[in-house]
This record gives sequence, C-alpha cells and structure tokens, in this order.
Amino acid sequence: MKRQITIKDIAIKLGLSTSTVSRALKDHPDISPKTRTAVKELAGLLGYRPNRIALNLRNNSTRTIGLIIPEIEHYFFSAIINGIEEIAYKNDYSVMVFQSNESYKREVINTQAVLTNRVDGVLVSFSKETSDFSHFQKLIDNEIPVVFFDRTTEELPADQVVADDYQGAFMAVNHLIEKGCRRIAHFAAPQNLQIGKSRLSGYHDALLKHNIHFRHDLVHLADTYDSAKKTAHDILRRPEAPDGFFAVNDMSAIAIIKAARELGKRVPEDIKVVGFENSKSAAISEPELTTVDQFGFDLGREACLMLLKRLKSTDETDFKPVKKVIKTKLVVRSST
Amino acid sequence: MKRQITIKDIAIKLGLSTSTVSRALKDHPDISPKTRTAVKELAGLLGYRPNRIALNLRNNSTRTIGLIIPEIEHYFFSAIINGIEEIAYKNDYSVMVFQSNESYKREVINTQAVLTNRVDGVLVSFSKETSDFSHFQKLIDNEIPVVFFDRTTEELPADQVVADDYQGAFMAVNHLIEKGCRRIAHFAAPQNLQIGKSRLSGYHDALLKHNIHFRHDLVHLADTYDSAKKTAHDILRRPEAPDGFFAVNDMSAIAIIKAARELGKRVPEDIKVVGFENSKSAAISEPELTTVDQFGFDLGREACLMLLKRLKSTDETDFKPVKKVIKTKLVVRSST
DNA sequence: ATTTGAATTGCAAACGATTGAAATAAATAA
DNA sequence: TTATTTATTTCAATCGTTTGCAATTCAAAT
Repeated sequence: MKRQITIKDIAIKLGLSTSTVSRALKDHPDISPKTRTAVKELAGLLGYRPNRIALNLRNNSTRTIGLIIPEIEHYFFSAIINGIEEIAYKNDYSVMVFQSNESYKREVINTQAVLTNRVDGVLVSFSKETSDFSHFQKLIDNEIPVVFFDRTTEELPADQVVADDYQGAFMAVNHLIEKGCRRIAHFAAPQNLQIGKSRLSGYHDALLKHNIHFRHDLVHLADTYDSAKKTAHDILRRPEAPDGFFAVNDMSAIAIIKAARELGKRVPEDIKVVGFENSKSAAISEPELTTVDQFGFDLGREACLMLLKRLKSTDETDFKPVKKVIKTKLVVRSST
Repeated sequence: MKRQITIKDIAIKLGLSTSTVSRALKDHPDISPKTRTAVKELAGLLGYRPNRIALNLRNNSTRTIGLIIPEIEHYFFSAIINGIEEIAYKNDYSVMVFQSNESYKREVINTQAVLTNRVDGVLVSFSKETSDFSHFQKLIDNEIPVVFFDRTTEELPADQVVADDYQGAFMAVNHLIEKGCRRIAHFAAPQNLQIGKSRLSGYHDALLKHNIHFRHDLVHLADTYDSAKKTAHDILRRPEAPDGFFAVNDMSAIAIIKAARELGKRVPEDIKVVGFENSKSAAISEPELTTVDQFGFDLGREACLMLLKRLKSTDETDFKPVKKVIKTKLVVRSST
C-alpha cells in the first residue's frame, strides 16, 4: 500500500518537530500563528489525514462498535442494523458486523473476534441455540460495555433493549378474540429466548382475560417459514382446527396463510392470522397481514444510544443495568 | 477500560525481555523449549491476547474490509452481505459496514470513513444518485483495492462482480413472450446504473428476437414499490394496457401485481409479471412471482474473494481490472 | 585454559501520534 | 547589562508488538 502522509513528513518539510506539527494541527495555544497556518496549509496540500491506527493505540480506543447478530437476511435484523448504523454514523463510530447464523459455536467465536478487534463496545442479539452466556460474561469481565437487544437475558449484568413482546402478543390475541376467534393457536419461538416466553405469556393472558381455556396442544414451536407451513398443514386438517393463529413472526404467519389457502380455507373468513414484526412481507402478502410492529429501526437506535452512553460515562462504579422497552403497535390489515 | 495483559506483563513476571516472549509465543526456533513452554503457559493463564491495534500499526494493515452499500434492508443487499461476511470470516477478516442510504453525499463521507479507518480493502455498490466517481478514485489513488459489485462502473480501473443482468432480462422477457405476451412493459432502474442499462437492453433484444417492436412508451422508470404501484395503476387503465410486465426488481413486480388486483385484473390470466432478484417476498407473494435469481449470496462471496485475492498479491504493477459475471437463472412461478 | 561455535536472550528502533517537561529564543523589567 | 518573564519549540517517553543485530551463556573442541 502507498505510504500515507504522516506528521513527520510535514515536520521535515517545514523544518519543525513532530510535536509542533501535532500541536499546530489542533490549534494548541502555544504555537505561533505563523507556524500554525504554515503547518495547516501544507497538511491540506499533501492531503494529510491522521493515522487512526496510531491514535487507536495511543488512546486504547477504536471508535468501533461490534455487532453480533443472528442473521442479517431477516428484515427485522436488517432494520435494526439500519438504526444502529444511523446512530453510530452520527456519532462518528464505525460498526463491525458479525453474524452468528443462529449457531452458538460461531457466536462464541464472534465474541473472541470483537475482543481481538478491540471494539469499544458490543451490541448483541444472541442465537436461538444460546443458553450459556459465559462468552458474553467474558466481554463484561474485560470491561467492554455490552448492550443486548431483542434476544436478551436477565442472567448478565448488562443493558437491554427489547420490544414490548408481552403487550404486543396480548394485543394481537385480544384482537383475534374480538374478531370472533375462540380456538387460537400460537406458533411460538424457542422458550429459552425471552421473546418466546413473553409472547407466549401475552397470548396466555389475553385468553385468560376473555375466559378462554389455555390449551397446550394449541401451542407449537414453529418460528420459521418451513416449520410453520408444515405445522399449519397438520393442524388445519384436524377435526377441530383453530380459527385463529398468532405467530411469533411474520414469516411463520405468512406460511400459515399459504397452508390455509392450499387447503382451501379462506383468510380471514375461515381463519384469521396475526404475525409479529411488521416486515415488508407483511404488507405485500395476500391478504395483507395483520401484525405487531416491533419498530426494529427504533430498537436499533435505542440500543446504540444506550451503548454510546456507557462509552461516555467513565465511572464504572455501581453499575446498574438499564432495561428499555420499546412499545409495540398492532397493525390491523386484512388477514383478520 | 481494564488494562489488557501485554507481552510486557509476561516478560516481567518471567524475568525475560519482551522480545523473547514475543518469539516464544510464535514458536521462533531460537527460543529454548523450556522458556517457550513457560511463556505459553503463563500467557494462557493470564488470558493474554495480542493487541491487534499495535499489530495494525506495525503491519500497517487492519485485516478489515470496508463495505459501502446503499441499503441493508433490501433483501438482495443483505444476501450479499451474508456472502461477504462468510468469506471474510473464513479468512479472518472483519467487515465494517457503511450505508449510503442511496445518497451520493453520504457515500462520499463513507469513502472518507473507510480511509480514516484504514481498512485494507473496500467493497462498493454505489448509490442511485452517484454519477461522479472521484471519491472512489481517491481510494484507488491511496492504493486501497476496491471491488465493485452489482452497481458498478467501467469508468474506474477496478474489479467488478455483477450478475448477468442482460441474460437475466433476456430470459425473463423471452419467457413472457413465449407465454403469449405481446405488449410487454418494462419498469426500469435509473439509466446511470449499468444494471439499469443492461436489463433494458436484455428486454430490448428479447423483443427484437421475436420481431416485436420496441416502444419507448412501454418503458418506465419505476424501481421502488411505491413508484411501481403508481405507474402500474396509470398504465393498466389505458385502453391498450400491457399484457406483460418485466420489472427491474421484485418489489416493483409485486407492486404491479397489487395494482392489477386492485383494478380487477387477474394475474397471470390477464397480465403476466416477472421480477428480478428472487427475494423472499417473491416466494410468498400471491400469486408467487416468476423472477430472475441474482444469487446475491454468491455475488457477495465472489466479490469478497476477489478483494482478498488483491490483498494477497503485492505486485501492483500492470494492474488489470477483472470483471466477473454471475449467471442468473429464471425461476418460473405462478405469476406467468 | 583458551578458542570456537552454537544456542539463547536482550537491546533498540520502528510503526504514527500525543504530551509533560525541558530547552531555547525573544521580549521585558530591573 | 543582567535578570526575569513569556512565548515557542523540541526532547523523550508512551501505547504494544516485532525484528535485525548485538550480547551473553554454555558446552564442546583444542
């Protein structure tokens, strides 16, 4: 690579010391106006830009945020990245992205990678497989601020940003009931994830409110398009098929609609379906999908803001983890 | 932040010099087996990990790739990032992501950011607004290898990876004609983008092959959901409405289907629609969308591999830009 | 006991920028 | 003229690691 212009080059050309040049560039009062302008002029002429790596070493900081995320391809996560990048950009931070691909093993390697890269802080949404958190604890032990978002845990002393999953689920199921559904199935996420638990619990309580009996055989683990489609096919063929579905994400909800159509059932006449996410796909599905907006962009923003706040505050004494909940919103469309 | 364990800590604890420790850690033959094991043992015990920043400074390399991309939220781009990250991960590189949000101004700032961050190489898909490329030329002037993907230009001496847009468009339109369409409209991307030109030209030549007259009034600039929906509404109400549509991406295609349905036209009976991308949405739209698969994941992989190859080869003499074309594939579904 | 050579280990400079302290130059006061 | 400020500038160390070269140790050969 071409050698970059350094402070030394300027110093030599001007017959000065590097210290003087350094100070001149940052308007130190000790430097005479004459040399200051001379230095700045030459710096501009040569296209000098400070070597960030050298600064990183000296300041022991990289102005870089590590992002560990399951899968970029999911609309929700890409919306979150969007929000994160927005805030990072405004605050002159850069974002390094590491995908876990929903693999615990890879996620552990990712945590090592953020350590190696000496990022200033880390944003994490962990994989479905993750139930042991010691790799994140290691980050915290290294005093690297960590903020969890969406997929979070209470087991670690770290900040969290989550959508109001419980409320969203409650609203969704409540809506289904008000639309006349009585046998409502729930396609759930794994229960090691807090979001899985919260949404199930919102589902449960909404039934309770309307005195509808909670039945375990109406709850299925199905949080991907394929698994949801398969499960929906099975259930819808049963004699007492559900008349309503609450899916843990939009892709599962759309799979349910697809399965219903394939079996000659009409949506929303025969069965009603509500998703969770408010992805682009929800808006274009046929019929358009009623769903709970998770505001991924805002969630990303908030997570990043929270991390930046930690990076600014240097007093590490009496650390109190903060949990921020982003309100969700029911978006009613024609699938209900 | 907590002070990290350094080579110096180990040296002092063992009464050695930093040089010896450094060499011991990398199995330098000069070091006696005894000290080598002692050093390694202590290093493991203390959880020593080399300070990447210091190495960056010494080696003038960051093992980091800069990625400048319009919008992460588009399925196609997130698929590409996925491919890029996969290759980067396997080769122990990290990826810094910068979004231009389709803004030329922001893109220019992004190029400065990758310079500041001293990335080893840059992957770029530029914004719709970009027609001046001097900010990328600046990267090249700094001898930072640049690989363009998807949105590329011939104006710069840089590697490129593109989908076979011409062939994809040709296949798509040919397919429409074979299915009986005669008045085929094309919803195009801006013509400052090579992909816009290539796809239009594929459209043009497929018509030509079947002796169908090319008509300018059937070509519209509409490459977003909203613009496509609006345009489709207008066109479909005309007396001689098209019987087939070839859209430059899936979102536009889906918008056309939506508009058709709203006007009481049936797809594929009254009009047939083909998209470009093969996004998740294409598979779930109703009817399912016939589209051209761009293989974004592979495209990302190839772009990253190409960049890594440049990073390895140090001989910068007689640089010959390479252009790699990823074959596209027509995925026929029920919209045609 | 001295030389030779091999095997180990340490010194010091380098990467680029910053910064406290010291040094020099210029200006003012005694 | 000399002492004393004050204004500028330079020195040198630092951040953590690597590496050419010099230095040391130690055993074998003479």
